[in-house]
Amino acid sequence: MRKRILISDIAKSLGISVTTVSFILNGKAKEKRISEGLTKRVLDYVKKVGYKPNQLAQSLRTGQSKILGLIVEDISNPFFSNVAKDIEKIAYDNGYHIIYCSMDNDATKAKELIQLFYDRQVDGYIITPPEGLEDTLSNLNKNNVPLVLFDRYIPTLETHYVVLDNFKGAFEATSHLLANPQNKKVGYVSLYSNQTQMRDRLEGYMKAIDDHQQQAYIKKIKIDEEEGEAIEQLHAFMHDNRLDAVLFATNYLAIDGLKAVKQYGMNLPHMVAFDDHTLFKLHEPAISVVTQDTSAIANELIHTLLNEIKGKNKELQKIVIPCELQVRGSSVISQETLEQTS
Amino acid sequence: MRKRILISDIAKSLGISVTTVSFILNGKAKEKRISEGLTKRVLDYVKKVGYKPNQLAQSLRTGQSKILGLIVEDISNPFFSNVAKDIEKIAYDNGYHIIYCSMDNDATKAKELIQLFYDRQVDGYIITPPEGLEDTLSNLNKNNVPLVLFDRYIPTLETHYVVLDNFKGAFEATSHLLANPQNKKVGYVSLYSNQTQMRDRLEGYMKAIDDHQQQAYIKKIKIDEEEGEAIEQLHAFMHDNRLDAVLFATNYLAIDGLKAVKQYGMNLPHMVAFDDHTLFKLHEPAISVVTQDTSAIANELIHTLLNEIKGKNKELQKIVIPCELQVRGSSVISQETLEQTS
DNA sequence: ATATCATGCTAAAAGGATTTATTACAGAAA
DNA sequence: TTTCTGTAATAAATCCTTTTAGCATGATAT
Repeated sequence: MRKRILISDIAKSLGISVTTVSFILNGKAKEKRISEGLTKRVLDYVKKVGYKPNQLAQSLRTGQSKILGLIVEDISNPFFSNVAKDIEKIAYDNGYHIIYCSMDNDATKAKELIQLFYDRQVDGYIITPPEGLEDTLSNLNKNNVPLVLFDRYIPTLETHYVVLDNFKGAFEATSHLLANPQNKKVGYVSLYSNQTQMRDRLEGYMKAIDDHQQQAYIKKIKIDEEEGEAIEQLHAFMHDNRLDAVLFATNYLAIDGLKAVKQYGMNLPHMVAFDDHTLFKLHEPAISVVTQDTSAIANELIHTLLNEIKGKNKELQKIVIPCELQVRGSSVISQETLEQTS
Repeated sequence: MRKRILISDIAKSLGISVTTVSFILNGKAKEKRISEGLTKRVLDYVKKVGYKPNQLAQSLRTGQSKILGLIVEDISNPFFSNVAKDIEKIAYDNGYHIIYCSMDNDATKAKELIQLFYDRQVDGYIITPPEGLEDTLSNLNKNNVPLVLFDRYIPTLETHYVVLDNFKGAFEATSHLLANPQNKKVGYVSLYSNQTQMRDRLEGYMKAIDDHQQQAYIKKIKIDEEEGEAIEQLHAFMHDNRLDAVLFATNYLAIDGLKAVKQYGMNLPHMVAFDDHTLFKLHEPAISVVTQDTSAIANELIHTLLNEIKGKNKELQKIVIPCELQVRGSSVISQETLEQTS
């Protein structure tokens, strides 16, 4: 790590002014009528000595930190960490860095983080909003802070967002389960949450149930429920209702469901889960899932945000990513087979 | 988000100088002999209006960005993302932020990231070094850039590091497998890598094998091997050698191993993996693991780094975290039982 | 001969904090 | 009265860029 070299060092070495160097480095040579010869001389020299501007000084002067704040529900959930990984990549390619945080669906924590990032002068936010964040986000919005929501949105708020086609995903998954004549009782496991993604998934489930004129069985778990308690409740729900099949609203709920099945030695009902997980492919039987194209989501998110920062978004971006139902063993193997092996 | 308020606004409102306010805010009131009355007045006012210094200006002036760079092998691996989560938390509590990146064990990418972070003026690094980074790290070291390695270290480099007791972990896991008289042929799956953690795990395995006067069966996989190819190789390794048991050097190698078993319909050998994974607990049978206390690792890492930044490390910190062997079904269920159910 | 214009470059301000060097003053000592 | 000391506060420099406003110069138009 050679000693940091300054723009003034360059100016001095070349016997010209700092202003000129700065103009050239910022691509304003033509606009500012700097001669081509000098421009080349400067660029060559800069390259030779490997000068990199001091980001902090640059940020202070321009008011752009070139840092984006990413606040997700839980970075250790593979769905979010995969999105984060892609976002990170694209951001870097555009000269931005990411600072991230998990807010564990806790509104207070989310507010703190938003404030923290604001104090750090992030240039924009990507957020999976928990409930109770309307006011804070509305505030950001009013102040024209670049903001894109994802996974869920706030209906009363006119913000950009990128979400999955949750209704369709849940509808198709439920229809798929109901298409098997074995499956009369198809339950749905979700969270006590009015977040849009949960609302839409529930509606998709209900629509499919109604279309088949079947009875709905719905179980909601508290968002911050302890694992043991959740497992017990899931067992009771599946067992007491003698469910044939279950749709799980998130991957971790499905994992809790699997734990319940294992712990209580139950027969595994037919099942589908939202959002894939390494576990699901290897589970015996493999678990069917409604998957989101994380890389498409990341792409839309970061590009919408960068466009907003550059003032290039003509209109509000309400982006809905299609989902895909991946059928695996858990929703097709016959109950009899399952009962034999378990 | 109220309009940002400056230190000069405060000075003006209170009819005093910016200098005085700054001294007070930086806890130098006594040292600079600012009267207690004024100090209190300023602090109260600052609190009332909710002033927060502009980080960028502060950083530019002090040369401290209050940002730490975290470069790990793969942030989507739960082992690393859990460590990251804890590090993040402690860093925040100490007024630091983290920017992170995955380097996928690619030395070139790692070098770029280190340079990128350097240009961003991070105050320190936490790195899981890939091979081929000696020179770059040595350079950081020479320039007194605060640096802590983890998961593995560079033997020729006098840096702080935090690693697992890999030798002991592998030794105990292998001994555990060999303790079962059924298990004659115990293999070891690792990576083509001379990183210290891999070297030490191999030595631990060898020691246990030698102690039991057994034959060693070692399979190394290319670091960037495609999944399909790795699975095929693992199948061949386990099948051709008719192994009774296998120790896997990482969680993702073990997952590839499980995929091989599933894909080729093999009998599951007894097995133990390094580093836990959600999958392992739910797998049937559950997979035994050598676990690392991620929170202890995170603690040691961040505190060593912060101490280094503050110049409080009297001596080189070479921290070895004890490991724990968690025995689950995969290494105790009898082969016969396994053969029946699979 | 003077005003106008385009060209090519630069001095200095600005961004918002920290820190060094200095001032102003009251009271004690000479 | 003058000098010194200690206290309480501040002016100005500094960190490193970007950006505004402006200065020379020579050519063209009037």
